[in-house]
Amino acid sequence: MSITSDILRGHTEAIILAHLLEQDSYGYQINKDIMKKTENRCELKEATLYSAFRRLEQAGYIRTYWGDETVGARRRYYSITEEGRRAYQVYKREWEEAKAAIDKLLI
Amino acid sequence: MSITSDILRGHTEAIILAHLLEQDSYGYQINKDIMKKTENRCELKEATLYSAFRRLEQAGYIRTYWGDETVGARRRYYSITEEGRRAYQVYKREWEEAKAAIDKLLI
DNA sequence: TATATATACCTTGACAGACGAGGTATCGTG
DNA sequence: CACGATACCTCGTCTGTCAAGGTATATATA
Repeated sequence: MSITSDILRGHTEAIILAHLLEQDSYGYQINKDIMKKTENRCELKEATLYSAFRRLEQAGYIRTYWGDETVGARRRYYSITEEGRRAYQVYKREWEEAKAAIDKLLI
Repeated sequence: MSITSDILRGHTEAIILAHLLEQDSYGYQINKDIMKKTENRCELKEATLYSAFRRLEQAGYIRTYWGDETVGARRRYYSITEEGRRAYQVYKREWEEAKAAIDKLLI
Protein backbone atom coordinates (compact mmCIF):
# COMPACT_ATOMS: atom_id res chain seq x y z
CA MET A 1 0.00 0.00 0.00
CA SER A 2 1.35 3.40 -0.86
CA ILE A 3 0.94 6.52 1.19
CA THR A 4 -1.53 9.03 -0.15
CA SER A 5 -0.31 12.43 -1.10
CA ASP A 6 -2.59 14.19 1.33
CA ILE A 7 -0.89 12.49 4.24
CA LEU A 8 2.56 13.30 2.93
CA ARG A 9 1.51 16.83 2.12
CA GLY A 10 3.34 19.36 4.20
CA HIS A 11 6.30 17.08 4.78
CA THR A 12 7.97 17.28 1.40
CA GLU A 13 10.20 20.17 2.34
CA ALA A 14 11.25 18.55 5.60
CA ILE A 15 11.98 15.29 3.79
CA ILE A 16 14.15 17.05 1.23
CA LEU A 17 16.03 19.02 3.87
CA ALA A 18 16.63 15.84 5.84
CA HIS A 19 18.30 14.33 2.80
CA LEU A 20 20.47 17.35 2.22
CA LEU A 21 21.61 17.25 5.83
CA GLU A 22 23.42 14.02 5.00
CA GLN A 23 24.97 15.20 1.75
CA ASP A 24 24.44 17.35 -1.30
CA SER A 25 22.29 15.62 -3.85
CA TYR A 26 20.22 16.12 -6.99
CA GLY A 27 16.56 15.69 -7.82
CA TYR A 28 16.58 12.33 -9.45
CA GLN A 29 18.71 10.81 -6.73
CA ILE A 30 16.68 12.28 -3.89
CA ASN A 31 13.57 10.81 -5.43
CA LYS A 32 15.16 7.38 -5.66
CA ASP A 33 16.48 7.56 -2.11
CA ILE A 34 13.08 8.38 -0.69
CA MET A 35 11.48 5.43 -2.41
CA LYS A 36 14.28 3.13 -1.33
CA LYS A 37 14.24 4.26 2.29
CA THR A 38 10.49 3.71 2.52
CA GLU A 39 10.37 0.52 0.47
CA ASN A 40 8.44 2.27 -2.30
CA ARG A 41 5.73 3.46 0.05
CA CYS A 42 6.46 7.15 -0.41
CA GLU A 43 6.96 8.59 -3.80
CA LEU A 44 7.30 12.30 -4.31
CA LYS A 45 6.29 12.94 -7.87
CA GLU A 46 8.75 14.91 -9.96
CA ALA A 47 6.53 17.94 -10.33
CA THR A 48 6.01 17.99 -6.59
CA LEU A 49 9.71 17.70 -5.95
CA TYR A 50 10.67 20.50 -8.28
CA SER A 51 8.09 22.89 -6.94
CA ALA A 52 9.37 22.15 -3.45
CA PHE A 53 12.92 22.91 -4.61
CA ARG A 54 11.73 26.30 -5.87
CA ARG A 55 10.10 27.11 -2.53
CA LEU A 56 13.11 25.99 -0.54
CA GLU A 57 15.47 28.02 -2.70
CA GLN A 58 13.29 31.11 -2.48
CA ALA A 59 13.20 30.74 1.28
CA GLY A 60 16.99 30.56 1.32
CA TYR A 61 17.00 27.06 2.77
CA ILE A 62 18.93 25.50 -0.09
CA ARG A 63 21.47 26.57 -2.71
CA THR A 64 21.99 24.98 -6.10
CA TYR A 65 24.89 24.37 -8.44
CA TRP A 66 25.46 22.38 -11.58
CA GLY A 67 27.50 19.20 -11.31
CA ASP A 68 30.63 18.84 -13.47
CA GLU A 69 29.64 15.57 -15.13
CA THR A 70 31.58 15.07 -18.35
CA VAL A 71 29.40 12.14 -19.38
CA GLY A 72 25.69 11.57 -19.02
CA ALA A 73 22.97 14.10 -18.35
CA ARG A 74 23.83 17.19 -16.37
CA ARG A 75 22.80 17.24 -12.72
CA ARG A 76 21.63 20.16 -10.66
CA TYR A 77 22.88 19.68 -7.14
CA TYR A 78 21.29 21.10 -4.05
CA SER A 79 22.94 21.90 -0.73
CA ILE A 80 21.38 22.98 2.51
CA THR A 81 22.19 26.40 4.01
CA GLU A 82 22.58 27.37 7.64
CA GLU A 83 19.08 28.81 7.53
CA GLY A 84 17.92 25.53 6.08
CA ARG A 85 19.40 23.64 8.99
CA ARG A 86 17.55 25.83 11.44
CA ALA A 87 14.34 25.47 9.42
CA TYR A 88 14.76 21.73 9.48
CA GLN A 89 14.88 21.69 13.25
CA VAL A 90 11.57 23.55 13.30
CA TYR A 91 10.01 21.19 10.76
CA LYS A 92 11.24 18.26 12.80
CA ARG A 93 9.76 19.57 16.05
CA GLU A 94 6.50 20.33 14.27
CA TRP A 95 6.39 16.77 13.08
CA GLU A 96 6.97 15.39 16.57
CA GLU A 97 4.17 17.56 17.90
CA ALA A 98 1.79 16.71 15.10
CA LYS A 99 2.55 13.02 15.55
CA ALA A 100 1.76 13.18 19.24
CA ALA A 101 -1.43 15.13 18.62
CA ILE A 102 -2.74 12.83 15.91
CA ASP A 103 -1.84 9.79 17.98
CA LYS A 104 -4.01 11.20 20.74
CA LEU A 105 -6.90 11.77 18.35
CA LEU A 106 -6.86 8.43 16.54
CA ILE A 107 -7.88 5.80 19.02
CA MET B 1 2.92 26.29 18.77
CA SER B 2 -0.02 25.19 16.69
CA ILE B 3 0.05 22.53 14.02
CA THR B 4 -0.05 23.78 10.48
CA SER B 5 -2.98 22.85 8.32
CA ASP B 6 -0.84 21.11 5.73
CA ILE B 7 0.35 18.61 8.29
CA LEU B 8 -3.16 17.96 9.50
CA ARG B 9 -4.45 17.79 5.97
CA GLY B 10 -5.61 14.36 5.06
CA HIS B 11 -6.31 13.43 8.67
CA THR B 12 -9.46 15.45 9.23
CA GLU B 13 -11.76 12.66 8.18
CA ALA B 14 -9.96 10.10 10.32
CA ILE B 15 -10.06 12.44 13.31
CA ILE B 16 -13.79 12.98 12.93
CA LEU B 17 -14.48 9.28 12.54
CA ALA B 18 -12.39 8.52 15.61
CA HIS B 19 -14.60 10.84 17.62
CA LEU B 20 -17.78 9.29 16.33
CA LEU B 21 -16.50 5.85 17.27
CA GLU B 22 -16.82 6.90 20.89
CA GLN B 23 -20.23 8.48 20.60
CA ASP B 24 -22.53 10.45 18.36
CA SER B 25 -21.71 14.12 18.41
CA TYR B 26 -22.24 17.42 16.65
CA GLY B 27 -19.96 19.86 14.88
CA TYR B 28 -19.41 22.42 17.55
CA GLN B 29 -18.71 19.79 20.18
CA ILE B 30 -16.33 17.82 17.99
CA ASN B 31 -14.38 20.97 17.35
CA LYS B 32 -14.11 21.70 21.05
CA ASP B 33 -13.12 18.14 21.87
CA ILE B 34 -10.30 18.14 19.35
CA MET B 35 -8.85 21.32 20.76
CA LYS B 36 -9.17 20.06 24.30
CA LYS B 37 -7.60 16.67 23.56
CA THR B 38 -4.62 18.29 21.91
CA GLU B 39 -4.28 21.20 24.33
CA ASN B 40 -5.25 23.68 21.63
CA ARG B 41 -2.55 22.49 19.26
CA CYS B 42 -4.96 21.23 16.62
CA GLU B 43 -7.86 23.28 15.54
CA LEU B 44 -10.01 22.23 12.65
CA LYS B 45 -11.58 25.39 11.36
CA GLU B 46 -15.35 25.34 10.99
CA ALA B 47 -15.31 25.55 7.22
CA THR B 48 -12.87 22.64 7.14
CA LEU B 49 -15.00 20.61 9.49
CA TYR B 50 -18.21 21.09 7.59
CA SER B 51 -16.70 20.28 4.23
CA ALA B 52 -15.31 17.10 5.77
CA PHE B 53 -18.79 16.22 7.08
CA ARG B 54 -20.14 16.56 3.55
CA ARG B 55 -17.50 14.25 2.15
CA LEU B 56 -18.00 11.68 4.90
CA GLU B 57 -21.74 11.70 4.44
CA GLN B 58 -21.44 11.38 0.68
CA ALA B 59 -19.11 8.44 1.15
CA GLY B 60 -21.66 6.81 3.43
CA TYR B 61 -19.31 6.85 6.41
CA ILE B 62 -21.58 8.94 8.62
CA ARG B 63 -25.31 9.61 9.00
CA THR B 64 -26.86 12.74 10.42
CA TYR B 65 -29.95 13.59 12.41
CA TRP B 66 -31.25 16.66 14.19
CA GLY B 67 -31.14 16.69 17.98
CA ASP B 68 -34.39 17.20 19.88
CA GLU B 69 -33.19 20.17 21.91
CA THR B 70 -36.14 22.15 23.19
CA VAL B 71 -33.92 24.98 24.32
CA GLY B 72 -30.85 26.53 22.75
CA ALA B 73 -29.69 26.28 19.18
CA ARG B 74 -30.53 23.16 17.25
CA ARG B 75 -27.78 20.59 16.85
CA ARG B 76 -27.06 18.38 13.90
CA TYR B 77 -25.74 15.10 15.22
CA TYR B 78 -23.50 12.74 13.32
CA SER B 79 -23.16 9.01 13.81
CA ILE B 80 -20.72 6.61 12.22
CA THR B 81 -21.96 3.81 9.97
CA GLU B 82 -20.62 0.30 9.60
CA GLU B 83 -18.87 1.40 6.43
CA GLY B 84 -17.42 4.28 8.39
CA ARG B 85 -15.98 1.90 10.96
CA ARG B 86 -14.29 -0.08 8.25
CA ALA B 87 -13.02 3.10 6.60
CA TYR B 88 -11.63 4.23 9.93
CA GLN B 89 -9.56 1.07 10.25
CA VAL B 90 -8.05 1.80 6.84
CA TYR B 91 -7.33 5.42 7.76
CA LYS B 92 -5.77 4.26 10.98
CA ARG B 93 -3.50 1.75 9.28
CA GLU B 94 -2.53 4.37 6.69
CA TRP B 95 -1.57 6.69 9.49
CA GLU B 96 0.61 4.06 11.15
CA GLU B 97 2.37 3.40 7.87
CA ALA B 98 2.82 7.05 7.07
CA LYS B 99 4.15 7.69 10.54
CA ALA B 100 6.73 4.95 10.20
CA ALA B 101 7.76 6.16 6.76
CA ILE B 102 8.15 9.79 7.74
CA ASP B 103 10.03 8.79 10.87
CA LYS B 104 12.49 6.97 8.64
CA LEU B 105 12.91 10.01 6.42
CA LEU B 106 13.32 12.66 9.07
CA ILE B 107 16.59 12.02 10.81
C1' DT C 1 20.76 1.31 -37.63
C1' DA C 2 16.65 1.76 -35.02
C1' DT C 3 14.53 1.48 -30.74
C1' DA C 4 13.89 1.05 -26.09
C1' DT C 5 15.28 2.06 -21.36
C1' DA C 6 17.48 4.54 -17.88
C1' DT C 7 19.21 8.76 -16.41
C1' DA C 8 18.43 13.67 -15.75
C1' DC C 9 16.15 18.05 -16.13
C1' DC C 10 11.81 21.16 -16.56
C1' DT C 11 6.80 23.56 -17.18
C1' DT C 12 1.85 24.02 -17.46
C1' DG C 13 -2.70 23.62 -15.96
C1' DA C 14 -6.11 21.37 -13.23
C1' DC C 15 -7.72 19.60 -8.88
C1' DA C 16 -8.88 19.18 -4.03
C1' DG C 17 -8.69 20.29 0.78
C1' DA C 18 -8.16 24.10 4.15
C1' DC C 19 -9.89 28.28 5.66
C1' DG C 20 -10.92 33.49 5.99
C1' DA C 21 -14.81 36.07 5.89
C1' DG C 22 -19.16 36.41 5.91
C1' DG C 23 -23.95 34.98 7.21
C1' DT C 24 -28.19 33.02 10.31
C1' DA C 25 -30.56 31.92 14.89
C1' DT C 26 -31.00 30.91 20.07
C1' DC C 27 -30.08 31.61 24.93
C1' DG C 28 -28.20 33.65 29.27
C1' DT C 29 -26.06 37.57 31.67
C1' DG C 30 -25.12 42.26 32.94
C1' DC D 1 -30.90 45.76 24.99
C1' DA D 2 -26.24 44.66 23.98
C1' DC D 3 -23.00 41.09 24.11
C1' DG D 4 -20.85 36.62 24.28
C1' DA D 5 -21.43 31.85 23.90
C1' DT D 6 -23.60 28.23 21.49
C1' DA D 7 -24.79 26.26 17.04
C1' DC D 8 -25.39 26.03 12.20
C1' DC D 9 -23.95 27.19 7.19
C1' DT D 10 -21.80 29.05 2.38
C1' DC D 11 -18.74 31.28 -0.84
C1' DG D 12 -14.49 32.23 -2.84
C1' DT D 13 -9.55 32.10 -2.45
C1' DC D 14 -5.19 30.01 -1.71
C1' DT D 15 -1.70 26.45 -1.93
C1' DG D 16 0.57 22.00 -2.58
C1' DT D 17 0.19 17.93 -5.49
C1' DC D 18 0.46 15.80 -9.75
C1' DA D 19 -0.87 14.18 -14.58
C1' DA D 20 0.72 15.17 -18.82
C1' DG D 21 3.62 16.99 -21.56
C1' DG D 22 8.41 18.42 -23.00
C1' DT D 23 14.00 18.32 -23.55
C1' DA D 24 18.66 15.81 -23.82
C1' DT D 25 22.32 12.10 -23.08
C1' DA D 26 24.08 7.30 -22.69
C1' DT D 27 23.67 2.37 -23.12
C1' DA D 28 21.75 -2.01 -24.30
C1' DT D 29 19.21 -4.74 -27.60
C1' DA D 30 17.23 -6.30 -31.82
